[in-house]
Amino acid sequence: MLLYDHKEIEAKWQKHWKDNGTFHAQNHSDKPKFYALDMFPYPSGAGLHVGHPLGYIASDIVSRYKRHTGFNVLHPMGYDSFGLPAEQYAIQTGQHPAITTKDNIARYREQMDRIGFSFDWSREVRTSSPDYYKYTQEIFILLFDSWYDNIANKARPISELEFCFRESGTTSINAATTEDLQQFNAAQWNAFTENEKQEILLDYRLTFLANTEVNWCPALGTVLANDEIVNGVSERGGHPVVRKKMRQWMMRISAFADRLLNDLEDLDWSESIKEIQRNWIGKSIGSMVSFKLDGNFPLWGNAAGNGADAIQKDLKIDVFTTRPDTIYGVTFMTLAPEHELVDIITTAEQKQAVEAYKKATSARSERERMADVKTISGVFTGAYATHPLSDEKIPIWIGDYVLAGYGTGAVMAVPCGDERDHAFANHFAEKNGMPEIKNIFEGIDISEEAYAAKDDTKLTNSEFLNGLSYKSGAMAAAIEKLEETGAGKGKTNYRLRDAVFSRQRYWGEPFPVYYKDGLPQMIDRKYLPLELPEVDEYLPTEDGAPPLGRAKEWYWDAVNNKVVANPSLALPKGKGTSSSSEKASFSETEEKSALGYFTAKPEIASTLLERAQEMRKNPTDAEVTLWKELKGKKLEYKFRQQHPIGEFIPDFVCLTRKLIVEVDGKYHEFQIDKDDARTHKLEQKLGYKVLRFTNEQITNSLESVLKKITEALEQRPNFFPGKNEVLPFGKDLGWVGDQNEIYPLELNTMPGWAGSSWYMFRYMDANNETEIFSSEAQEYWQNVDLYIGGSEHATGHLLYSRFWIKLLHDLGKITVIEPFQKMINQGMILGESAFVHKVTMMFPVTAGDKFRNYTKNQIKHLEELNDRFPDLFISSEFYEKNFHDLPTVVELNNEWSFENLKNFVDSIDDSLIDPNILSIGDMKIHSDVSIVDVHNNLNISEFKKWRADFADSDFITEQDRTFKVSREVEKMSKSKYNVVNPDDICDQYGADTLRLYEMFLGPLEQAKPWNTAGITGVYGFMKKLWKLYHDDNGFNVSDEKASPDSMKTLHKTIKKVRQDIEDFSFNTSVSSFMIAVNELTAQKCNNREVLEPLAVLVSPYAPHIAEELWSLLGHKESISTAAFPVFEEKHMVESSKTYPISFNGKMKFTLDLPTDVSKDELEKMVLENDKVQEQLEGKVVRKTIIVPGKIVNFVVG
RNA sequence: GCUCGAGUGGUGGAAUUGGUAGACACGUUGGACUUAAAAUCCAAUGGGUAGUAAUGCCCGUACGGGUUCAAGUCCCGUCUCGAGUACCA
Repeated sequence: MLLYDHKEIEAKWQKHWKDNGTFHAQNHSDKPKFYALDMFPYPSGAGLHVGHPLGYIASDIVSRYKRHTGFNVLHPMGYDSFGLPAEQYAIQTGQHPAITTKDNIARYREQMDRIGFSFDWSREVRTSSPDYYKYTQEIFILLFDSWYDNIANKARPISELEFCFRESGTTSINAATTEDLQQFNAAQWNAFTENEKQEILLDYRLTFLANTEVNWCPALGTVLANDEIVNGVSERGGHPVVRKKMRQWMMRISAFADRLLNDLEDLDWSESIKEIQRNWIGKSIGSMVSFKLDGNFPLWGNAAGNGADAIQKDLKIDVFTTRPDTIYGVTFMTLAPEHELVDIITTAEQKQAVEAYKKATSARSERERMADVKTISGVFTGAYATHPLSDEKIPIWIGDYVLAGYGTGAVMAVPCGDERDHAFANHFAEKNGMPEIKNIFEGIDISEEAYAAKDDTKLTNSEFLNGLSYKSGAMAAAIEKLEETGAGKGKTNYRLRDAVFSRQRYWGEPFPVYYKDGLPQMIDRKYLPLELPEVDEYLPTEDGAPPLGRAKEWYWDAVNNKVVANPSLALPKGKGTSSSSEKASFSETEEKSALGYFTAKPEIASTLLERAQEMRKNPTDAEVTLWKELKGKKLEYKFRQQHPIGEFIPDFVCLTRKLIVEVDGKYHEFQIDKDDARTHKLEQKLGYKVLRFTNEQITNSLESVLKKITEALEQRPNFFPGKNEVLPFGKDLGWVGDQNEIYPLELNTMPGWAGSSWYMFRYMDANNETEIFSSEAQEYWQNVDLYIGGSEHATGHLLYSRFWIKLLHDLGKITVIEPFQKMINQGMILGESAFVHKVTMMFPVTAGDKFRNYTKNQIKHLEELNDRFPDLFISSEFYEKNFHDLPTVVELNNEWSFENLKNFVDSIDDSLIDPNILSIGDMKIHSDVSIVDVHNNLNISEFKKWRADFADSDFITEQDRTFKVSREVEKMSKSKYNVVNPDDICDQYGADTLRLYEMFLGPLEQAKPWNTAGITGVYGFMKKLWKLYHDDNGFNVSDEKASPDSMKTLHKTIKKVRQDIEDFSFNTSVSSFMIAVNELTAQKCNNREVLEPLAVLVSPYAPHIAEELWSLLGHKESISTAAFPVFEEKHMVESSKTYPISFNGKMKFTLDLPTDVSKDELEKMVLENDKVQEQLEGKVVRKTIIVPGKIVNFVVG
């Protein structure tokens, strides 16, 4: 082969590597290990653009280099293949996400294969594969079966907690929990029922169910994590996000906050990522302080009206402060408007103002509150608290600068030491309830601003703290005193919140969870994976349940341990499970053969009946109203009042349609949790539909209530055809519950970060079918030595995976405490968008009031003209140069004869509009970069083909008939038509050139624009490299000894490239290759002594050409494990060095001077030089600086 | 606002950690080859200025100061851009 043919060479070696498994890593080896990993790609439908492989190329270079230097290298790749885009696509097209995902992965793989990565594909993983998510589910169970022991500072199995409870109750336990939980002793614990015990344990588990305020995105129909929201809208799609209370699985990451913070220290990560994580964790050290409230308060607050005789005594407000040393500076207190005590403590006089303020705050959206941090607002509640140390009366305010979600939602305001408190105090100075600011800093003027510095400033007016300062222990002294008096205690707060783990989505891991009596139960790990069921649509159900609610079979048979159909929709045939998923359609005979079915749970049936009769006697007004409309088949269906179902007594029920109607009284809001659990059970387990209405709805809009009931009745199937009457305890209505052991499965799925939080450990033993990975494999590979990826995962993936790995470590599954020892964050490759300039029409308007100067008819005509303005494009350079003073459409028409334009000008009704006021402007339109050449010339005919709507447009070109586009650097994306596909580059220039050029663009960590034009330089280098080994007759390498110059070039390059790879400075390596090849070409070097090591040197960067040259050099083995050349100093030794000779620091000329002489001799030689004498003529040498090997400098006067 | 990072030719970017600023490449200009284009090769290319020329001088690493024999590099201040964060008590 005479010429360099990248196509043939690259295809040949890619096949060779694949056929020989060249890059399969060994789990047993004497070699030292090296684990290089790229961040998990999500296989999107758009395929890879040239920006994606950047990091993969870098990690591949390091991996190949490490193999050359004797390491056993693990360099795997796989796919984070669960996720929203495939699901959104499924919703739109009905295409199953598994199919889309499979196709996308195939495309990714094809693209990656062309670039020649040394991935070990035998270890590929996909998060959406049941073989993989089986273990994600297993880890979820591990989290469920663990609690966090604050004393041992580690996660421990929940069984150990149960043991502690049995032995000594809560007395010796300090566990990470959401809030202060109920305390009990061993006897009490042992007396609890099994369900009660489980409910208690649920509060301790590392994954737990909680009713929390979540970020609900209605457009996506799901909950989002904090890091999935950017500026108040969803990261994907930019949809609005609202706060909503939902029952969700949570992950107790907060328990690990301190370790996640401390362990950052030893990680070799960029300072900026560490800083982002530190801020996100947000540790603050301080103390809790309780302020007692002055007076007694009615039980439900003044607002409730009745029940006035019930009072609460000894109320207190807890605050968190980082400056307990400023406790004597407390001037007032501020509560978040949402604080639970606000209604209770507000005095009658202030009630109106407080209500109004609360209303105003809640009306403001999160975004508004975020955007507007300058406005100070708040209201005095009229109430006072007592200072815990000085017993002074402290007025209590509410203000929205206090966040309900952080700390306790209340602050002790110290205006002299906190800027926000200071601003608040001044804003309301001299108003009712705002005392004068207390100053506790000696010698500090706080009239203008607060003094927030934590320094040696002494405290004053602070009793026992007088004379102390922040630095000299005031903080510790204050906490000690607070603890002594019981008014507070030292505490550390974190900004990091527990992570919401439930997603109301289809395309994610199913939870291995079913619900029994409303309590979550884990499926035994030996029955995993719990596979994702098929659904008819990827949307929520009509009732708003997640898509899994549509699955025909999504119940857990706890006897046979398998997924089965909804029992309430199936005909139960005696004891045991139902296999039919048909909807119920009883025949007379079948009905009779059904055994022992009840509407109420048999064991408590009689008790329930008694209670029900009792309740029927005391209905509420709303119940009476509704019953009037339901009784006696007024809606065509028989309803029963207070009829026991299962273990509950619903207000109304239609048994044949299994429809329950509940009226929510005023207590509903205090027991939402319980009511929700009850609804859940009735619907999921017993197959009823529950409708809930409030008292107000029934009294105020009975019509619509009845309409909803009627609609629901009609939608429900008839569960008992031919029967309108069902006895409470007859044998004719099915009681399917515990006897069958069939329970509803969790309908939510796991979030995207579940599978990606532990994948780096699966690669160590990816094909293990019996366990997550073998401990031998993990002990050998330890953790990731080099992790390369973008920095956008700083608060998501990179934090969550650290959390999960710490958990697995605590439970003894993993020997390391961190997943990624070193990380490099590659910068984004940006696209160079191309814009064509389109001529637009402009007319003079006054600012702000667009059409004020025109009549109605004129405006109409203008708008019409604007719509009709012909499509006319103008070359950007021409526009820049000649259109500074924007011409009018008339002038334009005079200069250019375009028919469309002429017709347009002729059509202007000059009785309405003077054509001479219409000037032109320009508008930029994205053009596809593939139809623009390197000189920014647009291919006009291609453009017309691409944009058929502009097929008849006219183009104003440059004088040389070219049409220029303008360029702008933007993010590379499909919508900006600036995507460059690596396949095209591989076709034209080859993978080796692509790899080298991506590295050559600049430092890995820096963002930089892609410019395809520049690639010719690298391609030229490849051809020159090839030529070194060839002459006109083909391959020609000589075995003769190389010249010292060539040896010097080689060793200079060896030294540089070795150092560069260690420093991840790949761009400079490529430069030094170019320099080496340029020099060797000039030296006409073709010696094996130089060219053989050179091939190995370039092999990590350009592996295909290196393999080809290596085999041409006569080697049979792949170059991939050839020893990397070693730098030898002896080739660098020189007899002379070119010294810069400078005067007063300014370099004037250079001199070649010997290197083996002393400093004094050097000075002598320099001074003897004519040029030096010339410069020194008539001047006094004040000082001579000679640094051997570096520089000579004369200080002259 | 706060925190972190960065400002070097027309462009991407080098500069051994205080020692010849602009390596390497793109682009541009001129030339060779060619009927022509492409490809390839050669030369010039920070700005200004003097000279027919060889060559020389001045200014130059965002801006203003400083330390030093010597500063893109270290220190102080200012500006601009990028990233993170958003009242965290």
